[in-house]
Amino acid sequence: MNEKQETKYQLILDAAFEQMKENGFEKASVSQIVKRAGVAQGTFYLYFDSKSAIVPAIAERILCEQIDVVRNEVRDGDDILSIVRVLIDQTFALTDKHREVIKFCYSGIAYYDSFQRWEDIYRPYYEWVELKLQEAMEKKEIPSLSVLSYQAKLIIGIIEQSAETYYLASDPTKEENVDIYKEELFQFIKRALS
Amino acid sequence: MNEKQETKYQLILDAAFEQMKENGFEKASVSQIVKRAGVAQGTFYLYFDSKSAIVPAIAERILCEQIDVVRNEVRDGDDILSIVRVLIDQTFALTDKHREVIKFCYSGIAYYDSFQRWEDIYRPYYEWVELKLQEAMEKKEIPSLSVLSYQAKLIIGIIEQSAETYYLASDPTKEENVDIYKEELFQFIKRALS
Amino acid sequence: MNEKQETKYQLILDAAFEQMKENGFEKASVSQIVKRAGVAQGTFYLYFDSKSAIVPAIAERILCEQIDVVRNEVRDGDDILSIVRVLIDQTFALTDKHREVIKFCYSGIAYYDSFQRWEDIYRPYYEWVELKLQEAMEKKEIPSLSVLSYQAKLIIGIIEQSAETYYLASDPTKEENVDIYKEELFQFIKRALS
Amino acid sequence: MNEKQETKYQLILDAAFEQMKENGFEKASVSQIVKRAGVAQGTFYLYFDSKSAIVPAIAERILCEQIDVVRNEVRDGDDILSIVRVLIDQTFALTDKHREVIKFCYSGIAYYDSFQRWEDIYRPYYEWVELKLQEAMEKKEIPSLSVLSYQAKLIIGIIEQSAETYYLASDPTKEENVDIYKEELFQFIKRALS
DNA sequence: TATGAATGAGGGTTCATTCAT
DNA sequence: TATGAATGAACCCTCATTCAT
Repeated sequence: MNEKQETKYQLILDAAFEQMKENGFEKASVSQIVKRAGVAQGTFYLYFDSKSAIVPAIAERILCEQIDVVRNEVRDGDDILSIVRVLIDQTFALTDKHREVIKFCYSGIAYYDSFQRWEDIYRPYYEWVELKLQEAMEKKEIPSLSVLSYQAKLIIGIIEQSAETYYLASDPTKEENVDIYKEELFQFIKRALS
Repeated sequence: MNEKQETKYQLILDAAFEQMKENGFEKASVSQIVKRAGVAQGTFYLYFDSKSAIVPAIAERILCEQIDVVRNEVRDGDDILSIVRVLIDQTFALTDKHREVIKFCYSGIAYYDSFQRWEDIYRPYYEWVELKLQEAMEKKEIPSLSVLSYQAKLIIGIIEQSAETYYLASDPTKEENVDIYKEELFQFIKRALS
Repeated sequence: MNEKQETKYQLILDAAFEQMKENGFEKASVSQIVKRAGVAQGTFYLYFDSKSAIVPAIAERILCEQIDVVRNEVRDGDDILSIVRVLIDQTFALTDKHREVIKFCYSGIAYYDSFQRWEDIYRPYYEWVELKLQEAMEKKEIPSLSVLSYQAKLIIGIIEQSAETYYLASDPTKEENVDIYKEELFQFIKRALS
Repeated sequence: MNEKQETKYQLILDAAFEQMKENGFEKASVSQIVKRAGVAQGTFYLYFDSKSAIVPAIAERILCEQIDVVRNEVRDGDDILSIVRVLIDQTFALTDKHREVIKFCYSGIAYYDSFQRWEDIYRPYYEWVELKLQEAMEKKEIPSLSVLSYQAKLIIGIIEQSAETYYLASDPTKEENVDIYKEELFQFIKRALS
């Protein structure tokens, strides 16, 4: 039962994701989405209150992929700076991959009444990074920091911001610089953690 | 008669420009545009084949403003590096000013089947820069370069690209760096012209 | 089992009744009704063939309330004219109380193909009044009447009709006249029973 | 040009009027209305802001019919009491004729934000009655009344209210009483004008 | 019996585009 | 050239009804 629910929700979300990736938010019609998903028009509204309600769901989907991918790259016992490198690499990679969708996700934030939804989406990510900071502190890799939850948010924030700044402009010819850019970012965070 | 044409065309273009600046491309309706322009619905289609045909016209309009402004800042006899500085400053200023519109102009390129239209729009700009390079060469400010038209395109290209990379990301907190960024760009071009 | 059926049926009917009282027939959606009733969407269709099938059920419900209330007010041995007074008072009271619902119940008659359903609903009411007439005849309160069942229908009919005429017009300012109106009605029936 | 506009507006209004007369407001769909009117879906919205915007238009239409019919029945030089008789007769006749539509017109008043629209619709009617009162006063048929515009509104108001009270209940069997009812109403106004 | 996810026709409305004037 | 009424497809969304469980 639960699995079938998952399936329909995922079908719609996947279809919406692809459709919006190709045509942007405005031009991706609900009827195209449901046709692509192979479900009825009304089914869409069983899972989403409105067309725009899909925006945070897509954001969540991207972030989940991000968390999965990061977790897969990190081994138990990795030092915090290696983890930061992974965070940077994967955030840049996913921002690059999902460029088009991220663009309207972020402008979509404005539409959304409450920060709460976004907080909910990010919470597991924040908590995982916070945990890693905690472990690093216990292993004396980094000094004792006052409020770890804030530190986690700051690190995630600066990495995402940098990736978006880099990729959301449409020109991909300067990608030679991305390594330098990422190195600068890494050094910044490294210093911030000393 | 010609003047009246100019007038109607300009009225519509101005209205479209403002409307799209405020609401984006999709949400700016033709009926809003014509109302703002003070012309009839059908008149729109005397000057534009379709709603999306306005996109290159807006690009042209911005570029014309760019050319005008650059020409006003440049005096006869200015050396080529001063001119490059003007190009950089004005390109950055206009990209900043027209951020919103430029965003969909560039995504609009994709819609358009042929590069030809964009080539046409840019041609006078390219030619003017090419002329300046020519003069600089004759005045021995720069060495003898093989294909001047390519050099002009490269210079314009790299400046626009940089400005867009800088401004089209939404975060305005890093604006302190713009001068450094521009200086790097200038040095790059300067070396390229030695 | 029977009791549980009763319960679900009543839950749905009550919910429908309230919902339609508040929003009218068209705007009361089945999904709102089942939510209010605390049952599943499909359960509705176990008890009602369609949304409009609820209309005669509501009529029945009102009429049942009517019969109950009348029976409670009437004592064994009451003379027929006292009973007529009770009928008038209670019919007017219930028509007043359920104004909104009665309005679309009566326009709903049009939807319904057969009078049969309405006949079925009214039968117990008719029979009870007929019984009372029978008793009155035996006690010589009224003369010997030919077809008692018709007399019963006529009496119930004229009372309901009068109450609806009085209340279904929205203007409540003339309510001072209700007693005169009811008295006229009573006299009419009284004469008809002599 | 003006005539064609009249035509389309009238076509839609007529179709809406008939459709709503037959099915009520909710069940009369815009698509049915435009089909009946023989115009395109979008054309509806050239003349009405929304489906509910048709409600005051229908009210206006009925009132216009009312004014026309009254003017045709009244001769120059008729005394004011004859005119009042005509007003009563015609108001009752039209309320009877348009029962169904009037029902939701009046509940539709609630939906409408401003009294202004209704004031505008009624103004010509008010003014015509006021004029007749003015003439009656000059001919000494009635005593000198203070604010004629108020008197006009009161007379129109009481007649409409009475007609609606009488007809909006669905039962037509008591129409024998209508003449008495109207006579009472006439006497009331007659006394009010002495 | 009871569920509730799924359906899809139909709702009101918008809007790019056309065409007779 | 200029108009703007007219078009109708497509938009997002609702809801009575069905059906596999």
